[in-house]
Amino acid sequence: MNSKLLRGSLETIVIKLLSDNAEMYGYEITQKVKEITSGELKLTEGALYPTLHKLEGKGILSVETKSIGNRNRKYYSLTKSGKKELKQQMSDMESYIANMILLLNPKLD
Amino acid sequence: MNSKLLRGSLETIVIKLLSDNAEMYGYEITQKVKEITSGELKLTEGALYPTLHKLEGKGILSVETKSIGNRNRKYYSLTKSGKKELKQQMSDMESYIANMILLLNPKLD
DNA sequence: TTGCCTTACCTAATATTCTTATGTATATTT
DNA sequence: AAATATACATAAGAATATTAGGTAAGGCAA
Repeated sequence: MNSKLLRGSLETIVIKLLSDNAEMYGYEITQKVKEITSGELKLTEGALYPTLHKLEGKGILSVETKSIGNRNRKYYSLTKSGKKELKQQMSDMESYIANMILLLNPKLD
Repeated sequence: MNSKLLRGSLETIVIKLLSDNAEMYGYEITQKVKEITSGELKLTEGALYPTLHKLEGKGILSVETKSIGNRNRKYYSLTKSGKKELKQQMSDMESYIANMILLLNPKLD
């Protein structure tokens, strides 16, 4: 169903969404991606949560746990170093897409 | 140097080049990619050759060994099944790029 | 003619990233 | 009451790539 679609861009997606939104929690990220892509792209939790932990460990994200009623959400936001990382990853993604367009000449509606 | 750039698209690149060229050998593919992307993208042989063997094993490519002087080249070409595979992979790549554009809003010159 | 770079193939060990399969627990809808 | 949605998490395995090696022939320059 989800055919080889993430291609190493999960980190970039997370960082970009957090640059647009100030703070988000994991589940919210999965829903946002589904919404933006009209359900075409679904993040698996098995990929997302380890990535969030990794980015936190690297100092790219910071976390704050909030209690909503009886539940806990972990809100992530971009650190200063995360904003630098965003620039780098966006630039990588842009040249990747540019190269794919050169090589594959795909139809982009 | 080569920052996370292939992203699962090596197969698609190989198949697309072979749909444009009728037959190519491995080393030629590495040079063609370097040429088209102005040196930005370099296929590593450790990735390319196993992929060629895998695609051959799946019946997507066929091989013919040719002797050039004292050397051997292995020329690959797309099979009928390979042409079907091309359509599928191009379609996957197109929706991947479309989704990345939606999610990341990248600058594409 | 020796040494270096290019051409041309290859594999093995390791790293990275993802899917699939679970598990826990609360909240909401049917 | 049961099923679905929300919300977090980890572990085993697959897929894909990098890095690092190896073999050998061809061409070119010192």
